[in-house]
Amino acid sequence: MTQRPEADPAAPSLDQARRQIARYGLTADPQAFLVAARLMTAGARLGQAGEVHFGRFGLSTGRYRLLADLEDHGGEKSPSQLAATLGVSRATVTGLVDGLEREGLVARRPSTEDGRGNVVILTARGADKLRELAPEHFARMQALVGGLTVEERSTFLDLLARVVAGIDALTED
Amino acid sequence: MTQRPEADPAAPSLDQARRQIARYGLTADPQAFLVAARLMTAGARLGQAGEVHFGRFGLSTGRYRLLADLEDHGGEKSPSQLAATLGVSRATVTGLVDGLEREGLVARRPSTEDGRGNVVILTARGADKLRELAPEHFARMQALVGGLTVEERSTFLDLLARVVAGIDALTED
DNA sequence: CCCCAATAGTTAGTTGCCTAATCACCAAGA
DNA sequence: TCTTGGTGATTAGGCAACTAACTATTGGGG
Repeated sequence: MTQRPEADPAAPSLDQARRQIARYGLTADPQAFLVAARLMTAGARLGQAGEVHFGRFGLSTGRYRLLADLEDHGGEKSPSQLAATLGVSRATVTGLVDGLEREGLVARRPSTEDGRGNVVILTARGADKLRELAPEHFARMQALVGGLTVEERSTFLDLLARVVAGIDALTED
Repeated sequence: MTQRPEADPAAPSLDQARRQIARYGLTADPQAFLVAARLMTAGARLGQAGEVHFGRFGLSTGRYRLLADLEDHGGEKSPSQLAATLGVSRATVTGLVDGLEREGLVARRPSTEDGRGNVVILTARGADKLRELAPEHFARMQALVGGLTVEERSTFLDLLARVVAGIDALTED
Protein backbone atom coordinates (compact mmCIF):
# COMPACT_ATOMS: atom_id res chain seq x y z
CA MET A 1 0.00 0.00 0.00
CA THR A 2 2.94 2.30 -0.70
CA GLN A 3 3.34 2.64 3.06
CA ARG A 4 1.41 5.90 3.50
CA PRO A 5 3.65 8.86 2.66
CA GLU A 6 3.58 11.84 5.00
CA ALA A 7 0.92 14.08 3.44
CA ASP A 8 -1.48 13.23 0.68
CA PRO A 9 0.03 11.30 -2.16
CA ALA A 10 -1.28 11.79 -5.63
CA ALA A 11 -3.11 14.95 -4.63
CA PRO A 12 -1.53 17.75 -6.65
CA SER A 13 -0.96 20.82 -4.57
CA LEU A 14 -2.31 24.23 -5.37
CA ASP A 15 1.29 25.42 -5.65
CA GLN A 16 2.08 22.88 -8.29
CA ALA A 17 -0.98 23.98 -10.27
CA ARG A 18 0.11 27.60 -9.98
CA ARG A 19 3.59 26.76 -11.17
CA GLN A 20 2.26 24.90 -14.18
CA ILE A 21 -0.07 27.72 -15.11
CA ALA A 22 2.68 30.28 -14.73
CA ARG A 23 5.15 28.23 -16.74
CA TYR A 24 2.94 28.23 -19.79
CA GLY A 25 1.66 31.78 -19.38
CA LEU A 26 -1.94 30.63 -19.17
CA THR A 27 -4.87 32.40 -17.58
CA ALA A 28 -6.46 29.58 -15.65
CA ASP A 29 -7.91 29.47 -12.15
CA PRO A 30 -5.76 27.25 -9.95
CA GLN A 31 -8.79 26.54 -7.79
CA ALA A 32 -10.59 24.96 -10.74
CA PHE A 33 -7.58 22.75 -11.25
CA LEU A 34 -7.71 21.82 -7.60
CA VAL A 35 -11.39 20.86 -7.68
CA ALA A 36 -10.90 18.63 -10.68
CA ALA A 37 -7.76 17.03 -9.32
CA ARG A 38 -9.19 16.39 -5.88
CA LEU A 39 -12.36 14.91 -7.29
CA MET A 40 -10.42 12.55 -9.46
CA THR A 41 -8.18 11.55 -6.57
CA ALA A 42 -11.15 11.06 -4.25
CA GLY A 43 -12.89 8.86 -6.77
CA ALA A 44 -9.77 6.80 -7.25
CA ARG A 45 -9.24 6.48 -3.51
CA LEU A 46 -12.80 5.43 -2.93
CA GLY A 47 -12.53 2.90 -5.72
CA GLN A 48 -9.34 1.52 -4.26
CA ALA A 49 -10.82 1.25 -0.77
CA GLY A 50 -13.79 -0.57 -2.25
CA GLU A 51 -11.50 -2.94 -4.08
CA VAL A 52 -9.77 -3.83 -0.81
CA HIS A 53 -13.11 -4.25 0.92
CA PHE A 54 -14.53 -6.57 -1.72
CA GLY A 55 -11.23 -8.37 -1.92
CA ARG A 56 -11.75 -9.58 1.62
CA PHE A 57 -14.80 -11.44 0.35
CA GLY A 58 -13.07 -12.80 -2.72
CA LEU A 59 -14.76 -10.31 -5.02
CA SER A 60 -13.90 -7.14 -6.87
CA THR A 61 -15.98 -4.00 -7.27
CA GLY A 62 -16.92 -4.95 -10.82
CA ARG A 63 -17.96 -8.45 -9.85
CA TYR A 64 -19.93 -7.19 -6.87
CA ARG A 65 -21.75 -4.63 -8.98
CA LEU A 66 -22.65 -7.30 -11.50
CA LEU A 67 -23.94 -9.59 -8.77
CA ALA A 68 -25.95 -6.81 -7.11
CA ASP A 69 -27.45 -5.69 -10.38
CA LEU A 70 -28.37 -9.25 -11.21
CA GLU A 71 -30.15 -9.71 -7.90
CA ASP A 72 -31.93 -6.40 -8.28
CA HIS A 73 -33.25 -7.62 -11.59
CA GLY A 74 -34.67 -10.89 -10.33
CA GLY A 75 -31.48 -12.89 -10.67
CA GLU A 76 -31.51 -13.17 -14.43
CA LYS A 77 -30.23 -10.82 -17.11
CA SER A 78 -28.42 -10.86 -20.45
CA PRO A 79 -24.78 -9.80 -20.72
CA SER A 80 -25.78 -6.89 -22.96
CA GLN A 81 -28.26 -5.59 -20.42
CA LEU A 82 -25.65 -5.96 -17.69
CA ALA A 83 -23.13 -4.04 -19.75
CA ALA A 84 -25.64 -1.23 -20.27
CA THR A 85 -26.64 -0.82 -16.64
CA LEU A 86 -23.11 -1.27 -15.31
CA GLY A 87 -21.76 1.17 -17.85
CA VAL A 88 -19.03 -1.11 -19.16
CA SER A 89 -18.45 -2.83 -22.49
CA ARG A 90 -19.86 -6.24 -23.31
CA ALA A 91 -16.33 -7.60 -23.48
CA THR A 92 -15.80 -6.55 -19.88
CA VAL A 93 -19.00 -8.33 -18.85
CA THR A 94 -17.74 -11.47 -20.54
CA GLY A 95 -14.63 -11.29 -18.36
CA LEU A 96 -16.54 -10.60 -15.16
CA VAL A 97 -18.99 -13.42 -15.81
CA ASP A 98 -16.07 -15.76 -16.59
CA GLY A 99 -14.65 -15.10 -13.15
CA LEU A 100 -17.96 -15.32 -11.32
CA GLU A 101 -18.84 -18.51 -13.14
CA ARG A 102 -15.55 -20.09 -12.10
CA GLU A 103 -16.47 -19.30 -8.49
CA GLY A 104 -19.94 -20.71 -8.96
CA LEU A 105 -21.66 -17.42 -8.12
CA VAL A 106 -23.43 -17.11 -11.46
CA ALA A 107 -24.20 -19.46 -14.33
CA ARG A 108 -24.70 -19.00 -18.04
CA ARG A 109 -27.66 -20.47 -19.82
CA PRO A 110 -28.54 -20.03 -23.51
CA SER A 111 -31.41 -17.68 -24.17
CA THR A 112 -34.68 -19.31 -25.13
CA GLU A 113 -35.78 -16.30 -27.14
CA ASP A 114 -32.67 -15.41 -29.07
CA GLY A 115 -30.33 -18.00 -30.49
CA ARG A 116 -27.40 -15.60 -30.19
CA GLY A 117 -28.13 -14.67 -26.62
CA ASN A 118 -27.17 -15.83 -23.16
CA VAL A 119 -28.78 -15.32 -19.82
CA VAL A 120 -26.65 -14.88 -16.74
CA ILE A 121 -28.34 -16.25 -13.64
CA LEU A 122 -27.51 -15.71 -10.01
CA THR A 123 -26.85 -19.01 -8.27
CA ALA A 124 -27.72 -19.78 -4.66
CA ARG A 125 -24.08 -19.37 -3.78
CA GLY A 126 -24.09 -15.97 -5.47
CA ALA A 127 -27.11 -14.86 -3.46
CA ASP A 128 -25.43 -16.11 -0.30
CA LYS A 129 -22.35 -14.10 -1.08
CA LEU A 130 -24.44 -10.94 -1.43
CA ARG A 131 -26.20 -11.61 1.84
CA GLU A 132 -22.87 -12.16 3.54
CA LEU A 133 -21.50 -8.92 2.17
CA ALA A 134 -24.46 -6.60 2.66
CA PRO A 135 -24.24 -5.58 6.33
CA GLU A 136 -20.61 -4.55 6.20
CA HIS A 137 -21.01 -2.97 2.80
CA PHE A 138 -23.83 -0.66 3.83
CA ALA A 139 -22.18 0.12 7.14
CA ARG A 140 -19.13 1.29 5.24
CA MET A 141 -21.17 3.42 2.91
CA GLN A 142 -22.81 5.04 5.87
CA ALA A 143 -19.54 5.60 7.71
CA LEU A 144 -18.16 7.28 4.66
CA VAL A 145 -20.53 10.20 4.81
CA GLY A 146 -20.82 10.15 8.59
CA GLY A 147 -18.92 13.42 8.79
CA LEU A 148 -21.59 15.27 6.84
CA THR A 149 -24.95 16.47 8.06
CA VAL A 150 -28.04 15.60 6.07
CA GLU A 151 -28.15 19.09 4.54
CA GLU A 152 -24.50 18.88 3.63
CA ARG A 153 -25.11 15.59 1.90
CA SER A 154 -27.82 17.18 -0.20
CA THR A 155 -25.55 20.08 -1.03
CA PHE A 156 -22.77 17.71 -1.93
CA LEU A 157 -25.00 15.69 -4.21
CA ASP A 158 -26.18 18.86 -5.92
CA LEU A 159 -22.69 20.21 -6.49
CA LEU A 160 -21.43 16.82 -7.60
CA ALA A 161 -24.25 16.55 -10.12
CA ARG A 162 -23.33 19.91 -11.60
CA VAL A 163 -19.69 18.96 -11.92
CA VAL A 164 -20.72 15.71 -13.60
CA ALA A 165 -22.83 17.78 -15.99
CA GLY A 166 -19.60 19.66 -16.75
CA ILE A 167 -17.89 16.36 -17.54
CA ASP A 168 -20.71 15.43 -19.90
CA ALA A 169 -20.39 18.77 -21.67
CA LEU A 170 -16.68 18.12 -22.16
CA THR A 171 -17.27 14.61 -23.40
CA GLU A 172 -19.84 15.52 -26.00
CA ASP A 173 -17.69 17.68 -28.26
CA MET B 1 -18.45 4.42 -25.99
CA THR B 2 -21.44 2.28 -25.10
CA GLN B 3 -23.57 4.68 -27.10
CA ARG B 4 -24.94 6.78 -24.23
CA PRO B 5 -27.90 5.02 -22.63
CA GLU B 6 -30.98 7.03 -21.78
CA ALA B 7 -30.31 8.24 -18.24
CA ASP B 8 -27.13 7.88 -16.24
CA PRO B 9 -25.42 4.56 -16.69
CA ALA B 10 -23.57 3.08 -13.79
CA ALA B 11 -25.17 5.51 -11.34
CA PRO B 12 -27.27 3.45 -8.96
CA SER B 13 -30.64 4.97 -8.27
CA LEU B 14 -32.01 5.82 -4.88
CA ASP B 15 -34.71 3.22 -5.47
CA GLN B 16 -32.21 0.51 -6.08
CA ALA B 17 -30.43 1.40 -2.86
CA ARG B 18 -33.72 1.28 -0.98
CA ARG B 19 -34.55 -2.11 -2.42
CA GLN B 20 -31.22 -3.53 -1.42
CA ILE B 21 -31.49 -2.19 2.10
CA ALA B 22 -35.02 -3.54 2.46
CA ARG B 23 -34.09 -6.93 1.08
CA TYR B 24 -31.57 -7.54 3.82
CA GLY B 25 -33.53 -5.89 6.60
CA LEU B 26 -30.80 -3.37 7.29
CA THR B 27 -31.08 0.04 8.87
CA ALA B 28 -29.01 2.14 6.52
CA ASP B 29 -29.62 5.56 5.05
CA PRO B 30 -30.19 5.29 1.30
CA GLN B 31 -28.91 8.81 0.85
CA ALA B 32 -25.54 7.84 2.28
CA PHE B 33 -25.42 5.03 -0.21
CA LEU B 34 -26.22 7.48 -2.95
CA VAL B 35 -23.46 9.90 -2.00
CA ALA B 36 -20.84 7.18 -1.98
CA ALA B 37 -22.04 5.64 -5.22
CA ARG B 38 -22.26 8.94 -7.06
CA LEU B 39 -18.84 10.01 -5.90
CA MET B 40 -17.31 6.81 -7.11
CA THR B 41 -19.09 7.09 -10.43
CA ALA B 42 -18.10 10.72 -10.83
CA GLY B 43 -14.47 9.92 -10.16
CA ALA B 44 -14.54 7.08 -12.66
CA ARG B 45 -16.23 9.25 -15.27
CA LEU B 46 -13.75 12.04 -14.80
CA GLY B 47 -10.89 9.58 -15.07
CA GLN B 48 -12.36 8.14 -18.23
CA ALA B 49 -12.86 11.56 -19.79
CA GLY B 50 -9.26 12.41 -18.95
CA GLU B 51 -8.10 9.19 -20.54
CA VAL B 52 -9.87 10.11 -23.77
CA HIS B 53 -8.45 13.61 -23.63
CA PHE B 54 -4.87 12.47 -23.16
CA GLY B 55 -5.40 9.75 -25.72
CA ARG B 56 -5.83 12.41 -28.37
CA PHE B 57 -2.27 13.45 -27.67
CA GLY B 58 -0.97 9.92 -27.62
CA LEU B 59 -0.70 9.84 -23.84
CA SER B 60 -2.58 8.39 -20.90
CA THR B 61 -3.40 10.03 -17.58
CA GLY B 62 -0.64 8.10 -15.85
CA ARG B 63 1.95 9.04 -18.43
CA TYR B 64 0.87 12.67 -18.38
CA ARG B 65 1.08 12.84 -14.62
CA LEU B 66 4.56 11.36 -14.69
CA LEU B 67 5.67 13.86 -17.32
CA ALA B 68 4.15 16.81 -15.44
CA ASP B 69 5.68 15.74 -12.15
CA LEU B 70 9.03 15.34 -13.82
CA GLU B 71 8.90 18.83 -15.24
CA ASP B 72 7.77 20.26 -11.94
CA HIS B 73 10.85 18.74 -10.38
CA GLY B 74 13.36 20.17 -12.80
CA GLY B 75 13.07 17.40 -15.38
CA GLU B 76 14.97 14.76 -13.43
CA LYS B 77 13.79 12.31 -10.80
CA SER B 78 14.27 8.71 -9.70
CA PRO B 79 11.58 6.09 -10.32
CA SER B 80 11.10 5.63 -6.58
CA GLN B 81 10.51 9.34 -6.05
CA LEU B 82 8.09 9.36 -8.96
CA ALA B 83 6.21 6.41 -7.50
CA ALA B 84 5.92 8.20 -4.16
CA THR B 85 4.60 11.49 -5.50
CA LEU B 86 2.32 9.87 -8.06
CA GLY B 87 0.98 7.48 -5.47
CA VAL B 88 1.57 4.34 -7.51
CA SER B 89 3.87 1.36 -7.12
CA ARG B 90 7.41 1.29 -8.46
CA ALA B 91 6.39 -1.48 -10.83
CA THR B 92 3.81 0.85 -12.35
CA VAL B 93 6.42 3.55 -12.81
CA THR B 94 8.63 1.04 -14.61
CA GLY B 95 5.79 0.41 -17.04
CA LEU B 96 4.99 4.08 -17.55
CA VAL B 97 8.62 4.96 -18.13
CA ASP B 98 8.94 2.04 -20.57
CA GLY B 99 6.15 3.51 -22.66
CA LEU B 100 7.36 7.09 -22.45
CA GLU B 101 10.90 6.03 -23.29
CA ARG B 102 9.65 4.20 -26.38
CA GLU B 103 8.02 7.46 -27.48
CA GLY B 104 11.19 9.39 -26.74
CA LEU B 105 9.51 11.63 -24.17
CA VAL B 106 11.78 10.60 -21.31
CA ALA B 107 15.12 8.82 -21.03
CA ARG B 108 16.71 6.61 -18.40
CA ARG B 109 20.19 7.25 -17.15
CA PRO B 110 22.06 5.40 -14.40
CA SER B 111 22.36 7.33 -11.17
CA THR B 112 25.78 8.75 -10.42
CA GLU B 113 25.21 8.55 -6.68
CA ASP B 114 23.66 5.13 -6.25
CA GLY B 115 24.74 2.12 -8.22
CA ARG B 116 21.28 0.58 -7.92
CA GLY B 117 19.48 3.70 -9.01
CA ASN B 118 18.21 5.23 -12.21
CA VAL B 119 17.28 8.76 -13.06
CA VAL B 120 14.40 9.49 -15.40
CA ILE B 121 14.95 12.64 -17.39
CA LEU B 122 12.48 14.67 -19.40
CA THR B 123 13.63 14.98 -23.01
CA ALA B 124 13.08 18.00 -25.24
CA ARG B 125 10.31 16.07 -26.97
CA GLY B 126 8.71 15.38 -23.61
CA ALA B 127 8.77 19.05 -22.69
CA ASP B 128 7.29 19.88 -26.10
CA LYS B 129 4.48 17.43 -25.50
CA LEU B 130 3.62 19.09 -22.21
CA ARG B 131 3.65 22.52 -23.83
CA GLU B 132 1.38 21.25 -26.57
CA LEU B 133 -1.03 19.77 -24.08
CA ALA B 134 -1.21 22.52 -21.48
CA PRO B 135 -3.67 25.05 -22.96
CA GLU B 136 -6.37 22.51 -23.68
CA HIS B 137 -5.74 20.66 -20.45
CA PHE B 138 -6.23 23.68 -18.24
CA ALA B 139 -9.16 24.91 -20.30
CA ARG B 140 -10.87 21.59 -19.69
CA MET B 141 -10.20 21.73 -15.99
CA GLN B 142 -11.72 25.16 -15.89
CA ALA B 143 -14.75 24.18 -17.95
CA LEU B 144 -15.37 21.33 -15.59
CA VAL B 145 -16.19 23.55 -12.66
CA GLY B 146 -17.64 26.32 -14.79
CA GLY B 147 -21.11 25.54 -13.47
CA LEU B 148 -20.07 26.38 -9.92
CA THR B 149 -19.59 29.79 -8.36
CA VAL B 150 -16.39 30.49 -6.48
CA GLU B 151 -18.14 29.99 -3.14
CA GLU B 152 -19.63 26.74 -4.32
CA ARG B 153 -16.21 25.50 -5.31
CA SER B 154 -14.94 26.20 -1.82
CA THR B 155 -17.90 24.42 -0.31
CA PHE B 156 -17.37 21.50 -2.63
CA LEU B 157 -13.70 21.22 -1.73
CA ASP B 158 -14.56 21.32 1.95
CA LEU B 159 -17.22 18.63 1.72
CA LEU B 160 -15.04 16.50 -0.51
CA ALA B 161 -12.19 16.73 1.97
CA ARG B 162 -14.46 15.53 4.75
CA VAL B 163 -15.66 12.58 2.71
CA VAL B 164 -12.05 11.70 1.91
CA ALA B 165 -11.33 11.83 5.63
CA GLY B 166 -14.12 9.28 5.97
CA ILE B 167 -12.41 7.06 3.41
CA ASP B 168 -9.17 7.29 5.36
CA ALA B 169 -10.96 6.30 8.55
CA LEU B 170 -12.34 3.24 6.79
CA THR B 171 -8.99 2.31 5.33
CA GLU B 172 -7.10 2.45 8.60
CA ASP B 173 -8.85 -0.34 10.43
C1' DC C 1 35.98 -6.21 7.60
C1' DC C 2 32.44 -8.79 6.32
C1' DC C 3 27.79 -10.20 6.39
C1' DC C 4 22.99 -9.22 6.23
C1' DA C 5 19.00 -6.41 6.18
C1' DA C 6 17.12 -2.70 3.61
C1' DT C 7 16.46 -0.40 -0.74
C1' DA C 8 16.22 0.41 -6.16
C1' DG C 9 14.59 -1.37 -10.06
C1' DT C 10 12.74 -4.93 -12.95
C1' DT C 11 10.05 -9.03 -14.14
C1' DA C 12 6.13 -12.14 -13.89
C1' DG C 13 1.51 -12.88 -13.27
C1' DT C 14 -3.38 -11.22 -12.22
C1' DT C 15 -7.29 -8.13 -12.81
C1' DG C 16 -10.36 -4.85 -14.96
C1' DC C 17 -11.07 -1.96 -18.42
C1' DC C 18 -10.94 -0.78 -23.35
C1' DT C 19 -11.27 -1.37 -28.85
C1' DA C 20 -11.35 -4.13 -32.90
C1' DA C 21 -12.23 -8.27 -35.13
C1' DT C 22 -14.79 -12.50 -35.49
C1' DC C 23 -18.62 -15.75 -35.40
C1' DA C 24 -23.36 -16.77 -34.97
C1' DC C 25 -27.80 -15.53 -35.59
C1' DC C 26 -31.90 -12.51 -36.51
C1' DA C 27 -34.79 -9.80 -39.44
C1' DA C 28 -36.14 -6.97 -43.20
C1' DG C 29 -36.03 -5.65 -48.14
C1' DA C 30 -35.08 -6.72 -53.18
C1' DT D 1 -35.93 -16.73 -51.01
C1' DC D 2 -31.72 -14.82 -50.52
C1' DT D 3 -28.87 -11.38 -49.18
C1' DT D 4 -27.39 -7.96 -46.27
C1' DG D 5 -27.01 -5.19 -42.35
C1' DG D 6 -27.47 -5.15 -37.41
C1' DT D 7 -26.86 -7.26 -32.92
C1' DG D 8 -25.25 -10.79 -29.09
C1' DA D 9 -21.27 -12.73 -27.32
C1' DT D 10 -16.62 -14.02 -27.40
C1' DT D 11 -11.70 -13.61 -28.47
C1' DA D 12 -7.37 -11.20 -29.09
C1' DG D 13 -4.46 -7.60 -27.93
C1' DG D 14 -3.38 -3.47 -25.30
C1' DC D 15 -2.82 -0.44 -21.08
C1' DA D 16 -2.51 0.67 -16.18
C1' DA D 17 -2.60 -0.75 -11.83
C1' DC D 18 -1.48 -4.20 -8.25
C1' DT D 19 1.49 -7.90 -5.43
C1' DA D 20 5.21 -11.01 -5.06
C1' DA D 21 9.54 -12.47 -6.17
C1' DC D 22 14.08 -11.64 -7.98
C1' DT D 23 18.74 -9.11 -8.87
C1' DA D 24 21.93 -5.80 -7.63
C1' DT D 25 23.81 -2.69 -4.55
C1' DT D 26 24.24 -0.07 -0.38
C1' DG D 27 25.44 0.64 4.33
C1' DG D 28 25.44 -0.34 9.23
C1' DG D 29 26.47 -3.62 13.26
C1' DG D 30 28.89 -7.44 15.15
